[in-house]
Amino acid sequence: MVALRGDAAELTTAGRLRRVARAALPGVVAGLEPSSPRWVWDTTAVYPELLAAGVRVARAWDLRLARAILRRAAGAPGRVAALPPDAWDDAGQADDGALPLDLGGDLDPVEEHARQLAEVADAARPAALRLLVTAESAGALAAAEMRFAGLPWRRDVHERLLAEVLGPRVPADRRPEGLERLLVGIRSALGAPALNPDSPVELIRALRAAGVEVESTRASELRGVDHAAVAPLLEYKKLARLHAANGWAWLDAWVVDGRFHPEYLVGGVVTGRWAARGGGALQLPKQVRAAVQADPGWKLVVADAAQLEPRVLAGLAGDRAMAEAGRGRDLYAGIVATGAVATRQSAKVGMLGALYGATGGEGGRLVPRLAQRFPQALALVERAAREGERGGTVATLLGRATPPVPEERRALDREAAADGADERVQRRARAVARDRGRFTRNFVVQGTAAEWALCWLADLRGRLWAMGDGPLTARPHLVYFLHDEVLVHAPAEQAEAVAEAVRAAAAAAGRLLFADFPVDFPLDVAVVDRYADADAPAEDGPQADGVESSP
DNA sequence: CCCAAAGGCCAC
DNA sequence: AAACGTGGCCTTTGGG
Repeated sequence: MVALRGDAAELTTAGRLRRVARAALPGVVAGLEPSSPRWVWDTTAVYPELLAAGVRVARAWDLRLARAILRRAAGAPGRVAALPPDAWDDAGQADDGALPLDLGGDLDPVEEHARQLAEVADAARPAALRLLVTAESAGALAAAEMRFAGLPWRRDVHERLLAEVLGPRVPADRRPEGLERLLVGIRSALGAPALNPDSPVELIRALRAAGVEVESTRASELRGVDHAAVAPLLEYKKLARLHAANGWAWLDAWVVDGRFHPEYLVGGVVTGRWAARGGGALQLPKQVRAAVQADPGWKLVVADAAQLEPRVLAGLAGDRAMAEAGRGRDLYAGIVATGAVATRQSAKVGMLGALYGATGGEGGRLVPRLAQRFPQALALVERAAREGERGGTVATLLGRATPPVPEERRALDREAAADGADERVQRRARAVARDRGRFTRNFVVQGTAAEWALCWLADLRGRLWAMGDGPLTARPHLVYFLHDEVLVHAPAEQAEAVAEAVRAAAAAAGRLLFADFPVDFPLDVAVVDRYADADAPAEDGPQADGVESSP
C-alpha cells in the first residue's frame, strides 16, 4: 500500500505503516518488488514518478479504478455503492500536468482496500470481479508505462508529409498554400467570393444558393452531389482536418524528443474501454501513421484482434455455431461458408448491425438471416436490448455494469404512462427507450471485448518484461494500445519472438474469460518499421490464418 | 475574456 | 453508402 502526502510517502506492508521521503520512494519500492507484492495505490498518482526513477512493478490493485467498478458492479453486495462520493471517486488524473493528486488527511487507503476486498469477496461471482479489478489495474500500469516510453514518432517524416499536401508551414492564423489553392476553386464554383468553408452555416447557405439542395455539409452527403465545387471542397475538408488536428501545431504540442506521450484514461469509457486526453491519441488518422517508425535496429510489432467483438459475443452466448464459423479463419468468411449470407461484406454489415441495433438499411435487413443461423448469439444481444428498453441495467462477463437509468428518463416514462398522456411525450419516451436498448445491447459486447483486451494487455506486459534485461525501454515494450490493437517496440532480433508472445497472450486471455469454450482469438500480426505498413490484409482477399509478416 | 452547443470527422 | 454503438477534439457560433 502506497499513499502520497505532500513530500512524504506512506507505505503499509504487513500491517505496518512506514513514512519515507517521497524522493526515497522509488528506492524503497524497488527494494520490495522482488517479493512480488501487489501494490495498492492510485496508479496515476504514484507510478509515473517511479517509472521516471527507473522502477517498474509487476502487479497492482488500483483503488480508484476498483472503486469505480465496485460502485455498480453486478452481484456486488452494494456497500460500496452506498458510500457517499469521496476522493476515491475522483477522476484521478492530474488536470494540467500539475502535481499528482495527493490524499487528503482523512482518506485511509488501508480501510478503503479492506472495504473493496470485502465487497469483492461477498459478491455473487468474486473471482470474476477480482479478475476485472486486477486486469484493469494491470492496464493502468501498462498505460503509465506506454505514456512514459512514448510512441516513436518521426517529426521529419510527418513534416515532409504535411509539406507535400499543404505546402510550407505558415503562421497559425493563415491558411497554408494547399488550402488556399482549393479555396479559390470552391469560391469560384459557388460564386461566393468571401466564403469560409470551415463554417457549416456559411457553406450550406452558399451550396443552396448555387442550387445544391443538401441537408448538411457532411462529406458523405456531398460525395453524392454532382457539382463543380464538390471535388475541391472534399479535398479541402480532408486537408483542413489534417492541418487542424495533426498539423504542425500538433507536432509542436505533442511530439517531444521523437516520442508521442499520450495520456490514457483507463476505463474512461462507460463500457470499460480506454479513453485518452490530449493529442487525440485514440484517433490517429491512418494518414499520419507513416510517421510512427521504429528506432534503428528496432521493429514495431503491430497486432490486432481479428473480428474481436463477434468472437466475444460467441463466447458470451456460448454459441458454438458462431465460434465454429471463426475457428482457424476469418469469422466473416466462416459466416459466408454457413450459407447465412452471400458475401463477406454482408456478414460484416449484418454482424455490426446486430451489435449496434440497426433497424433499417442493409444491416437491419441482414440481421434476421444471422439470427436464423446463430440464434444463441443474437438472442443474447436481443435480451440486452430489451433489458435496456425496460429501463434495467446489464453487465459484462466480468461484472462491469451500466450506470442506472437517469432520473429524467424515469420521469419521462412516468409522464408517458399516465392516463391521457400527450402522444408526443409517448413517442419521445419510446425513442429514449430504444436509444437505451441500443446502448445496453452494445454495452455487453463492447464491454466484454474491453475485458478481453485488458487480459491480453496484462498478460503480454508480463511476457515482454521477461524477454529482456535492464530498464523498460531497453526491453521489448508496449508503446500503443487501441481497443483491440497493440504496438510493441522491440529490438529487431526479438521481433519474431514478440509476435509469438502477442499470440500466446491472446490465447491466454481467451482462456481466462471463456475457459474451455472453444472460441478462437486470432490476430493479424505484422513486424514492420512503420505503423502505416501494418495495414490488415485485403479484406476480401484470401486469408489463411490471419497471419502477416512484412520484411 | 471564458464557456458550451452544434456541426463535423477521426478512431475502434 | 449509411446510420446503428463508444469516444476526443477541431472550428464556428452565440451567450454571459
